[in-house]
Amino acid sequence: MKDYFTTGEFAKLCKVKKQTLFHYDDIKILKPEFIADNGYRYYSYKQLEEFTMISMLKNLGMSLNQIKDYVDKRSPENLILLLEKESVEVEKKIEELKWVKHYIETKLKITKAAMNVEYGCISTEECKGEYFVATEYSGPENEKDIVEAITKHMNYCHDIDLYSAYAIGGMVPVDDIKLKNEYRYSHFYTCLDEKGYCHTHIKPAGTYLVCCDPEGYKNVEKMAKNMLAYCKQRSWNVGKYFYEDAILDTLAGKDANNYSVKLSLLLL
Amino acid sequence: MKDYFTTGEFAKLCKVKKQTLFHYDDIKILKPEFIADNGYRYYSYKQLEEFTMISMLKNLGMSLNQIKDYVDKRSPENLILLLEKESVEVEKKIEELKWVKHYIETKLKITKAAMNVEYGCISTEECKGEYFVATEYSGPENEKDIVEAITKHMNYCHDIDLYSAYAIGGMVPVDDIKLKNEYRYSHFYTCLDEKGYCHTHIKPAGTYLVCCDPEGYKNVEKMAKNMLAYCKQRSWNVGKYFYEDAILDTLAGKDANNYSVKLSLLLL
DNA sequence: AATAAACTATACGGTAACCGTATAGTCAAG
DNA sequence: CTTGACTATACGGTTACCGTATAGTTTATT
Repeated sequence: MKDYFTTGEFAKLCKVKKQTLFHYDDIKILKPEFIADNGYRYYSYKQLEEFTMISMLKNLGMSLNQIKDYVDKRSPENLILLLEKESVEVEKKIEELKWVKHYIETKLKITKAAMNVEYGCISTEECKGEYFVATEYSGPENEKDIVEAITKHMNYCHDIDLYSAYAIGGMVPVDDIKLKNEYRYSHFYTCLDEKGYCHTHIKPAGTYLVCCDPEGYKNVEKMAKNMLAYCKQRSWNVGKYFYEDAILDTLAGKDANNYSVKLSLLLL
Repeated sequence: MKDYFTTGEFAKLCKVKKQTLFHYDDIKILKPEFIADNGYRYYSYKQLEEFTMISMLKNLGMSLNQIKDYVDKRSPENLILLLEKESVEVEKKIEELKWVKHYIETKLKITKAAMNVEYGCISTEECKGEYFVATEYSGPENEKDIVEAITKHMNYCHDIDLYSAYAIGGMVPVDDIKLKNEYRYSHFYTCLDEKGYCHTHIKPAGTYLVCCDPEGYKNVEKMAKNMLAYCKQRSWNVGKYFYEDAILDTLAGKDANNYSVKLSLLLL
């Protein structure tokens, strides 16, 4: 008996609760070497190695069912097959997490920047060029259709494996405001971090007239008109589009109406 | 009503099952904008943004409870705190997965090598030096004490954040076999992949006499004696220790007695 | 207008991998 | 021979849903 461990001892060796061992016994994935007449379980060092194995496979993300399948027919050949499969999985997960990390960093940068803006104040800003994946939009200006268009844009981005920490932005043609007094979206876009093979639009580098508002989309139209008036006063020529970006989204604020929006307009 | 989505429509937009939305409604993490008299739920585009947020936080590994906590008191300041915390978590996970990847690769290498060995045949091998974290052992030779010593060694390795794909090996002093006819372990060790600050023993580079056996630890003692006889015949001088390694462990074979063991002995 | 197809709702049971607790029996020490 | 520390089983709970059953509602077709 001295060579054996009781459930409690064995659990300590394995650094798990007794419950876990009961469970593994139940599902027949790891049975004690023998059970005494009083019902006490006794484990040997061999069980420790087996437990370690199960634990490792679990860490690789396998379910106990999958592990049981493997355990029941393990062999050097099957181990190699298993490891080669898991290797691919792990690589995928690493790539995914790298993206998540990038996402967090970008989001942090954007949010920190947003906390320092002065709202309602028109100013100029030097901007680097940016690469967009843009989807054209020509439908009506009601919310449901716009949401569906944005969703289509998101799905497209998803399909080409593009994930961005930037909220989806909208391009609004200056001429539509000037000539038809219409604030309408001609494109929805996702900002790339670097030039990518998939970009379909370039936001040119240059000096931009910018203005931010903390009250969501309620004021954008007025804001755009103010900005155009501001340029007219000074006889400044401007680019073709307003670029409308959410700088604080639902991640940062309770009320969707409290989106902070930034309009940018290229000065020529 | 045209601006709203039913549960089914909304679920499609979100790419989840309706159940998920029911569930989120139940736990009050995402409620539809309004519920009609017939009990039908209606969601707006704002809910889509909220869903996206929840989905992202979930991807970052947060539980719905934690998400609810954050959602209920989100603000730009809290977002920054949250992201900074999550950033650390993600970094940890990436490091962990990198280790898993390394583990898999090493294990694959070892297993593939083990499949090509000729068992029972004494041969020589050129070996590079290896760095070991070794724990001394001087206790009795019964299984339970040895397992406890190995466990102690494993825990030590765990404490210094050392994980190795190599199974734990044992060092067996040659003199104990020669003089006292005792096959006993003086150290248990874990092989490092490269020189590490934590190594406590160096397995020297050089020519090794090696022999493998597919029947676990039953034959090691006889094997060691054979190897010593082999050297005596040829008047070869040998190092201080046998190095005993498992080259196929429970991961590869059903029966713990089917461990493949390799003994290595430095030739001077 | 009646019927069928396609949707909606609630409710209840199940999943994985355990954890916690209750209750009852067992064992080793003082 | 009792006390405290252990063992066992059993049952309920957890998380984030999924599946299915049943019943009611809406939309489309006949």
